[in-house]
Amino acid sequence: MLEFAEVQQPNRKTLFVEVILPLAISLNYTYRIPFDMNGAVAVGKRVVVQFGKSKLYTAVIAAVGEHAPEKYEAKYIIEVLDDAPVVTQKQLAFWQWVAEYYMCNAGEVMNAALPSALKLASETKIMLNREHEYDKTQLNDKEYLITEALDIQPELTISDIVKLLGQKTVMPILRLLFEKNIIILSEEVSERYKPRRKTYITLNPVYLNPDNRRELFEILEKRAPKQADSLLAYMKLSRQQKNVAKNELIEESGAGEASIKSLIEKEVFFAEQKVISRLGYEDDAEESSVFELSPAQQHALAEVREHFEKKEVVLLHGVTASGKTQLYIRLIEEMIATGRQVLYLLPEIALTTHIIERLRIYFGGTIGVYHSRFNDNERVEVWQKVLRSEYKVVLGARSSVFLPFHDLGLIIVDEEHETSYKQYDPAPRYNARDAAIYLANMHNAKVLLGSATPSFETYYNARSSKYGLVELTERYGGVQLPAIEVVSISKELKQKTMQSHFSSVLMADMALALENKEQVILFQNRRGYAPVLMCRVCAHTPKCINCDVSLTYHKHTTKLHCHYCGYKEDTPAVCPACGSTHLEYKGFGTEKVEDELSVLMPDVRLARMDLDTTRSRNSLQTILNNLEEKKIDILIGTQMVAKGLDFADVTVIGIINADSLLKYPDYRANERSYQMLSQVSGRAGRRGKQGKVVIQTYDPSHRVIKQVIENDYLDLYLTEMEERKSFHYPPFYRIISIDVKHMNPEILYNQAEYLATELRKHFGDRVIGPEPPLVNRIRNFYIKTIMLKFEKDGVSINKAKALIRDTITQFQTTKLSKGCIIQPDVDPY
DNA sequence: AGCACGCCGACT
DNA sequence: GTCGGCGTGCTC
Repeated sequence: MLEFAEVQQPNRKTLFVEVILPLAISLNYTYRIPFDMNGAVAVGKRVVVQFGKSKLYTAVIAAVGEHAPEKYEAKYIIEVLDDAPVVTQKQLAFWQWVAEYYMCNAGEVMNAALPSALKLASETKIMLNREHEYDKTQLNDKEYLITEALDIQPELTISDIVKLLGQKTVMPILRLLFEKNIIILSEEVSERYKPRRKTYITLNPVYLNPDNRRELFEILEKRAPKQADSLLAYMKLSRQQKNVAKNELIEESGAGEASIKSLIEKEVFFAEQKVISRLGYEDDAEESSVFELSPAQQHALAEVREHFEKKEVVLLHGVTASGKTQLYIRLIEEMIATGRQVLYLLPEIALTTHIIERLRIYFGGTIGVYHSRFNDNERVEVWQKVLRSEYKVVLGARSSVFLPFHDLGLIIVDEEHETSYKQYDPAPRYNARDAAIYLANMHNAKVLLGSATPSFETYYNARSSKYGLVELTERYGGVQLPAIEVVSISKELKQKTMQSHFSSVLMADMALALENKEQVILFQNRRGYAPVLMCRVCAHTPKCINCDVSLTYHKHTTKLHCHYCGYKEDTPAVCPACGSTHLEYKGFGTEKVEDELSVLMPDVRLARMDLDTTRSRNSLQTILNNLEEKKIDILIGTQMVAKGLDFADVTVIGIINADSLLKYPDYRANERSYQMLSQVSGRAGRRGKQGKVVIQTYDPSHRVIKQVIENDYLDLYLTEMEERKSFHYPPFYRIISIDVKHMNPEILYNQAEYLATELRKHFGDRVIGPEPPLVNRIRNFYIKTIMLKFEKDGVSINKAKALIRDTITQFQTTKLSKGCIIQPDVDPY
């Protein structure tokens, strides 16, 4: 395959392109170029191609060449969508790396990378053939139903028909109708991204002359007073602002659209359509960075710079509220001064207006924001601005590693330990932090990882000098670390001082905070009301019909919910197994905490922040605004409250039950618990006042809790590393886990065992399992997990992956493996 | 991911 | 017998 540059001249050569389709298929496909499009093709442009019998897809050109494929006749491409490539060569190379490293297909990476408005698949549209008369009495019931529906609604999709007929196989019926010329089937892809346009009004320069204008005004005032009003309104607006939009003018004049139209016809006004951005904030930076770095920050900044001389990656290990963001701002300023781009990664949940506003103050219109709460059109606009280098800085969540940067100089990964950097479903199962390090390498850029509680992988790399390490141990502005008090739940239960789930200590601290007009955050790592409903007579618990989990009772819907597949059912009044009415709620979630607290403290303004209350587009922001404006006294939340919340008046943090964290059956449980507890604690008393953290637990002497109290990350790290080493876990070993799924548990058992045996032929006792995961059935698929552990420096991980891939491919050719889904997960979380 | 083709159970 | 579900293979 040749590069585009070598075949650029329009000519009569027959060209072929290799394209990436946005599908989970392993190959790229080759299409032929019609002669008249020879000049238009280039690597990185999107094309429309037919794939399969009828579907049209947007594909991306990965290579251009002259050799016809030998084994088949290539189809022609249908259309070239772009004037200039929307995907850069560097990005294509990056996609390739992600696909190989995370053992998935290029198409899956493409799906994660491109905003969906840039990758359209066609949908089959069913319409009546108006040219053709037909006899309704000749149709059978189903055909009649379809034509009737099309009389009411001129266009239907396949899934509409499926619903209409209540059956899955509809194509034979549709094909018959098509053959009888009664319906038309059409496949269309239309560009979904539409730039937003706005009409602006300018004054004919003739009337910039005051005499001419006065003359015009006098005429208008007599003959068309409304038009005179419009002219006056224009004069007023144009003094206040650079551009006058038509709709603003209509509003200002109160004269209606007609008068403006007349003035345009008289050539007093000129109308001009301009493409405007949906993103807002075109202003320049309001002020340069006026803040002063503390001596500790200055020292850390100097150290970061020094490490960057020799190291590609630096870890900034800074305690919560040590002012890491200010360091980032300085580094970003320096980098964009050299003309290079900066990517600033944050976990989705931390991308609040708070941090966005703060950075906009310094970087104005040169900073772009990219996250999942943006709609498609907005995402395309960010994509294009990055492509055209209009954005120098991008602040974004995990998927922003896929933006079309030209020249990255620096990537900042804040809260680098966050598990949300890892995507799990759908593939690619990539970790944005690790992918960012590779991306930086491609651009010759530096990476700064920031965290108060670094992941052990990162800390290990830093301590072994692979990464630079900078420690920032002082809280900015001399804010003290919070006082942590551990409360034994069992002791308070014995003393009968617990009020439902709240210890006397927590109740007292909350009361004190509220008295001082301060705020409280309560952390409970479980949503819903009660995770288990159990019959007291026969111990029956309602389970999900699709998954192997008990259903959680949600009070606001009064239904039982499955947190894995979304299934809901009515809460039974009597036990479905034995008919007893003695049903008991076991365990508790955020809803119940809220409920109980509203009884104990009836006058306090409560709010809840969990997946259920933040699902819609603006709800998270609303909760945060209310907290900021002190419309909330106590916020109850899941993990979410641990991340990136920064409010001055929150002085008390309550961890309702630390045991659910500590008892989690995973080798990382201690690391996770420490991170979670210390991140949540960090939310207390950030400005001016020492905060208080109350940790409620049945196990107050737990080692991790001690380490959290003493703020001794290093001690945690060193003790845990001993275990990691002896039990062959990261960072000493790399893990690749393989999920095997099947609807039938017996087949799954046999096939997973067989695959493991095949893998053992290559990797011996590096293969562990298959073992059932914590939840061994999700959405009706039974699951087994095979784990492979590779010593860090022993084997070539690339060779191992190639072997695994071959083994899986081999496995999938066997008859018995049919119906098995195989999902590799590289560096799983 | 679709869609076609072919096998097989259930219902006229 | 036939209709429709479901498994399986292929798509440049």
